Amino acid sequence: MNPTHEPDDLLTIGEMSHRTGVATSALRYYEELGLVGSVRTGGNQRRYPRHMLRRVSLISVAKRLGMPLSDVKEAFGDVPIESTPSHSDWQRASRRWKKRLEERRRAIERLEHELTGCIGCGCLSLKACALLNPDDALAEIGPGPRRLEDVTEFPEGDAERS
Amino acid sequence: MNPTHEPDDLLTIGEMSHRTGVATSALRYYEELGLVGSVRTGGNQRRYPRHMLRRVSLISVAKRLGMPLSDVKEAFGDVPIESTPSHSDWQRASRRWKKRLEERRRAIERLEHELTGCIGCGCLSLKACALLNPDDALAEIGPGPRRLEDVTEFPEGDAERS
DNA sequence: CCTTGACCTCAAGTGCACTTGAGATCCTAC
DNA sequence: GTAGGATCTCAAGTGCACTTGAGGTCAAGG
Repeated sequence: MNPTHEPDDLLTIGEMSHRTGVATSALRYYEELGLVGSVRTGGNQRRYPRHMLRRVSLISVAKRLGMPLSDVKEAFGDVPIESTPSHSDWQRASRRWKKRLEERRRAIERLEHELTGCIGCGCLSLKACALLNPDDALAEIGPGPRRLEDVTEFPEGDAERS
Repeated sequence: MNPTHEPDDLLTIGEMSHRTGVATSALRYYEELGLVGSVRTGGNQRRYPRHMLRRVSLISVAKRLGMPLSDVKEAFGDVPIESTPSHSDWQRASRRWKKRLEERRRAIERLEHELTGCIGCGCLSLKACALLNPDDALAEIGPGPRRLEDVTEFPEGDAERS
């Protein structure tokens, strides 16, 4: 639509860094881990295909949300790193990502709810509040507490019907 | 209501560890950072007041959500570490926590939405998709990209009306 | 051609969040 | 009163996710 700048489809590492806000050293590190890919010029410099921008953006968001890079890599799954991903490549990956995001969102919502509940009911100064003293409430169920945790984990059993 | 076990109100570090799922070494580390507090027995062993359970649980959830411990500490703000927090202590802290959680949740929702959009519109194989190639869409606005990021940050200006 | 800034590799260093180990003390139960 | 497990301190080590530095190459402008 606006072919004023024709950036011949490949980005230098510096351009990638500017556009994604990720340092060049980090981009090289991601490549070492197999999280992103690049082609090389005759003089051995990296050139990134345009679709890597999305990949890098996803990586940096995921990181901020607390996902370790190993999980990020796994979440990309079979999205190819060199060739431009196909529709179904992205579709599969998106499902995986959304699953992870949803889990995380629900963990947050749960915590938000618990905090609200405690404010709302005015019970905060009382010893009896189950939210303040989760162990008391859970003690009756048995010696397996963990209340606010357990819920934020990424389940390993992905069970993505292949 | 059920005074069968009367655990005289103070927990050992081992009990804390079991109930929260946080290792004893981590609990000592948190104490060193000033994130949790304890009293000592005559023999110099830690004893935790009951309300520390909540604090530790919050810490471990926050960590899983990607909050650095420095932010966690700041989020507790003026909730006292030694005395049992008052209603208004918790109320202030809860507001701060909820603010942070909400920001994070919105970042996730945004990302979820973008992923859905891309699946939904079937544009994934097209070069023109603004979500796939955010820089293209943003190029017209000026050279200040960053699209998916920028949104997950905890803003420093807390502006909690004291 | 030459300069200059972007880029390269590789090794080492950094900061966070812990864990591990050594050597000693505590405390509960027999 | 003593054995054994839980706890203590302090120092050093670990893993992740990078960053920094040294020493050198590449590529676009003058």
